[in-house]
Parts: sequence; C-alpha cells; structure tokens
Amino acid sequence: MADADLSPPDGPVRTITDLARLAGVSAGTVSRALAGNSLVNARTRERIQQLARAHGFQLNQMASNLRRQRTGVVGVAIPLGHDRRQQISDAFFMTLLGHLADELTEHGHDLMLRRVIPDRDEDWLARFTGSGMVDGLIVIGQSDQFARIEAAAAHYLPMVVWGNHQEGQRHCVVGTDNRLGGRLAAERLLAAGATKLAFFGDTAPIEFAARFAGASDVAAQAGVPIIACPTPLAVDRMPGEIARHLARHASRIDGIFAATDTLAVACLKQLHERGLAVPERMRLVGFDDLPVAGQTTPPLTSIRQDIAAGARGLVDLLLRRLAGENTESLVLPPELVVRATA
Amino acid sequence: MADADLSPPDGPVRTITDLARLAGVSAGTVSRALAGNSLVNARTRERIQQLARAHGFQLNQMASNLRRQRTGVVGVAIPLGHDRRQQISDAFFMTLLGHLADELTEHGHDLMLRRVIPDRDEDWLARFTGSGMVDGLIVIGQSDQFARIEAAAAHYLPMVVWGNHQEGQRHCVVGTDNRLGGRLAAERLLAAGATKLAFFGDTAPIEFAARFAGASDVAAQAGVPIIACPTPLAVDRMPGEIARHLARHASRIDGIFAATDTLAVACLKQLHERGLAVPERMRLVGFDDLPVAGQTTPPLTSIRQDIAAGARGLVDLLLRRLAGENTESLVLPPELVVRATA
DNA sequence: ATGAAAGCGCTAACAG
DNA sequence: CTGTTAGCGCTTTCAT
Repeated sequence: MADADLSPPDGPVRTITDLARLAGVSAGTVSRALAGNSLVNARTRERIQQLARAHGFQLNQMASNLRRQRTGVVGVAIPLGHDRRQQISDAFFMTLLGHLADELTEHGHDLMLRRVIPDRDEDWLARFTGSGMVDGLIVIGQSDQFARIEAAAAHYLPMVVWGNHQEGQRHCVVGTDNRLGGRLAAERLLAAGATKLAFFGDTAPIEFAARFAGASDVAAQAGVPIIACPTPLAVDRMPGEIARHLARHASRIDGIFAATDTLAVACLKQLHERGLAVPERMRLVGFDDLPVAGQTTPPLTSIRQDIAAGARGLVDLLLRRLAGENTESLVLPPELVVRATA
Repeated sequence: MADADLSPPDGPVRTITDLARLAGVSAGTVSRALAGNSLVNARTRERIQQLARAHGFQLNQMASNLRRQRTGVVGVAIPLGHDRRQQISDAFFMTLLGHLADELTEHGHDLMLRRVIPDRDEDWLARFTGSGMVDGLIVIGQSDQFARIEAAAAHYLPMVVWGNHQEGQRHCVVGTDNRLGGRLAAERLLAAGATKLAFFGDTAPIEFAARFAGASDVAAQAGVPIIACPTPLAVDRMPGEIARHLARHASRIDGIFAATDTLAVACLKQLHERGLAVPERMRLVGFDDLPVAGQTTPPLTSIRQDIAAGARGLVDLLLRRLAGENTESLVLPPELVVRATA
C-alpha cells in the first residue's frame, strides 16, 4: 500500500497544495516554509524549498496578495494633459521613470505603469487607488490635474507627486524649485551680456509657468524686457514654431531661456541656420541638464535638475507614507551648469 | 420594522457585499450588474451602477483577477546585462517603452515594469511568468540572456521579445534587421567617399554584433578595411573612450559607423574638438534615428528603426499569443536617412 | 431575473 | 513545530 513516490509523472505542481501533498505535509506548513518562517523545522523547511525549486514552483502572487491585503506593487501614473503624446516621450520624464524603476526595484517593489488621459477619464485617480492592485501611487507630473490630485490626497495617504510646490497645498510633492531655476537662468543670461530676453515654452503647465515667473522676476528687477514665446513640446511642431518666433522677434532679443533642453537644442539648430552666433549674438540657457546638453556644439548652459535625487525622494517619501507617516513635500534646489551658450 | 434607508452614515462601501446590502440584492447580482451582464434586469442594473458611482465604489481587481484567472496586466521586463545602468536610460529603450505603454493602454492592458539583473537572479523569467500577476510578458532586449529566453519559450507561449532574430530560434522576436542596417550604413559611408572604416560600439550585445557584421560584409566585399573600436554606452565613460580611439586611429580612418545615435552624437563632439571636419575629413553614420539626429550640427545621417511600428508589433503579437496562436517573429526593415554627416 | 453556494490559491489565527 | 479552519473579495455555476 505504502507506495513510495519515485517522482515519476507527478503532474505539474502549480499550487501550494500540490507541493504539500508531495512533501507529505499540510499546505500551511508549505506556506510557512516558503516564507522562511522560523517556526517551521529547519530540516523540513529546507526539504520543502528544495522541492519547490526542483519543480520550478512559483507562488501565486495574486492569491497571496489578496489574502495579505498588500501587493508589493507601486502604481506610477503619467497624466497626459493638453500636450498629450509629448510628455511621456519627453526625455526628462523617461529618465525619471528609469530612476524610479531602479529605486523601487531596489526596495522590492514592482512598478505598474499607467498612462492616463484625464479629459477622457474623469476618475483615473480613484480607479487606480481603489483597484486594490497597488499599495501606493506615484504621479509623474501634475499636468492640469492639480485640483483632482488635491481632492484625492484628502482620503488617500500613500501618494506622492512629481511636480511644482504651491503654497499651502495638501498633496505631497517632490520637485525642483522651478521659480528659482527660472531666476538662475535669467541671471545667467544677463551676466553673459544679454539685455533683451525671451522665454521659449508653453506657460500653461504649472512647472513652466513657475520657470517663466522666476525669469520675469529677475528681468523686472533689472529693468529688462522679457517676451513669452509659446512653443509646443511636440517634436514635429517645435522647429516650425521656433522658426516663426525667431523670424518675428530675433532682432529684438539677445538672450533666450528655453523651458527645457529639448527645446534649447532645437533653438540652437534654428539659430545656427539663421546665422545667429551663439553666444556672441544670442545667449541661450536650457533647463534639465539632460545628457544631450554636454554634447551640443557649442555645449549648452542649462539649469540642472537632479533627476536621480528626485526619484530617490519620491520613493523614500512614498515608503514612509506606506508606513503611515504624513510626510512633508520635498523641494530640490536647481543648479546652474555653465557651459558655452551663455 | 421596514426601515427605509435614507442613507445616513452607511459607512464606507468597500466590497461588493456592502453594495449588495445597500441595494437590497445579493452580491451575485451586483457583480453581474457591474459587469454589464444582460441577464440582470435593466432597471436594477442601472440602479446598482448609479449606487456604485455615488459611493465611489471600485471593484477589487485582486480578488476579481484571482477568481477569473486573468489579470489584464502585461509584464515588461528589461534585463540589464553587462552594461547595467545604461540600457534602461538609453533613449531608444525609453522611447520604445513609451510607445509600448501607449499601445497596451489602447488595448485595455496595464503594464507592469520590472528591471532585472540576470546575474543576480537566475530565474527572473520564471519568477515573472509564474507569479500569476501578469497574463503575458514582453522582454525588451535580449542582453546576454538568449539561452534563458529560449528555454522559457518552450513552456511559456505568451511572450514576445524585442531583439535580434537568429536563424532557427524558438522564441518570438520583434526587431530591426540589424545586419541589413549595418550594411546600409557601410554602403552609405563608402558612397560618401570613405575608404577606411571604423565601427564604434560594444560588439558583445547580439544586436550590435549583427550591425558590425553587416558593415563588415560590405567592407570585405569592397576590399576596404574596418576596425572595431569597443565603446561602452555608459554616458560617463563614453567620451573618454571615443577620444582614446580617435587618438589612436583617426589618421587611419575616414568613415565611422556608430552603433547608436547616442554614440554618434558623442563622436561628433569629439571630432569637432579634434578639428576633424565632418563629413569632409570624416564621414559618420549613426543608428536609431532618434529625434536628436535631426538636431545636431551638422545633422546626423542615421539608420532609422521604426520604434512605433516595433511597439505595435510587440503588442499585436503578444495579444495573438494570449489568444493561443503560435506567432512568427517579425523583422522590420531599417531605413537609411541621409542628412549631412555622410 | 435573482439567490445560494462553492471556490480561485494563499495566509494566519488557533489548537494541539 | 505542524495540522485544521476560516476567510481575503470576487465570479460563476446551479437552482429556482
């Protein structure tokens, strides 16, 4: 009767119960053994883990998560506002995402990425936080969703947002001091000899608005004019818009503050084509200090955002919120990196 | 006795059962109503959906998934081989990821992103596919994991890989014909007057090896020398290595094929600094045709990979595999984009 | 058209 | 130290 199992076709071992039968113990014991629980006899634990490995057994996370009421997954939402397609392919956001993946992996969390189009889906936030699929949420970019995020923050603690900090806001945000960054940019342009400034970029997104505001502060203080040249981030439309602005305003400006390096690089090209020498005839400062900034000719002066530090901050704060702490926002200092364009 | 519910403090309605009690029906009915099941009376269905909306009710996906044995989530794994940190921040991979997110969202799937370090975790693949957390898997880049991926493909159907196609391989792959791309690059260099070639890039990754092989084919056929200059992709080490190679070989070459545009841009800068005119003294062709290619001075000639088409292909094939079909691989044609560097 | 009941695969008391 | 038991929140037969 007692037929020893020489382990011929045992059939696939998919569940913890299969494994239990094979090991001649109960499912509970297997669960404990696999979790490395010290309450289980060291030898049986080792035996079970051996068996699991031999059969390539993998715990069903779905079931485990449901039972334990936690998932080990952090949601990352990228809301796409007006500018749609652009944001996500923007080098800055992508780099931030890469660092986030690093950090979260490091802390044993998976990352569930979701692009959301707010005007098409009113409660993208509730859908994510209420799904039970994620323990917490990181939102990359406020886009035009400031109000909705504020509202969600009232009930939902484990959420951290990359973006701009507003006086008295409720949601926890990590981001660069954009206004200060704008100031640094304008100051540099003036120091490099500029006397008539222009800002290239969309001023609707709150981050860009702050950069423009900072530059305007400095310009006003110095009694220097600054004109806003609205420029989309979409790669295909960017060069045309820049060309148009330059055709109209080039004669009246000698210093450009570009809202992002991507824009600055495009400006550089247009300036070159129009024969406007940089920095002699036209000074140029970008924002972000992407890797490309060091590669252009001439190399681009830019305002550096420490993306890695930003990612670390986002994850650190989120983890603390997951632990119940009501954390403060984190504002990172921008840094002027002087190269050759201003 | 029959106290009507004027809905005072009903307490939070978190589960389908809460909702059922509120609606005065059974949980089963609520489940059907929320699923839009036509078997439920149209009026009660509407009433329940109303109630759900009013209370901001969200279905617990975890439980739903467990029961239905599907998740609506597609895993995306990025294996980091030797070059570690680099791959993920590489503009090409990031762009591909962005398009993937687009496509998957479009088809109603979420995306679970996981960076894996194969040498640190032997069964990263099994851990992902067996977790029950994802319905299928997209692997971005074969890195040095060709064998492991082949092995997994034997048991696991719903997996598609971005990378290079090998004769007779088992796993389903989507990627550019790198060898052909290499050929196009070399042919262009020769057509532009080059007579002594160099390849800049790491030849260990299988994709790059194929690019080099293609270029070598052409060089051999034309009786022209080509030397391999191993160059890491890491941003910090790249310029130094390029400078070293140029110092050693610049006099003996007049055409460079760079394995990626990122590398090509760095080359351009180094060439400029050494006073080597492009394309007069040195022709240069990149690979990928990233947005930056159009922005350099002079604009970069490059071999275009259609990233959006690649993402569409990956998702399309994966969906068909999820439906049980055993799909063929998809090889995309590269395209020479002539600008000014060759 | 709806309710009752069984269970997806796992974990965590609670007993022994 | 280990087995038994009761669910996590949902979906889906099977009855009615």
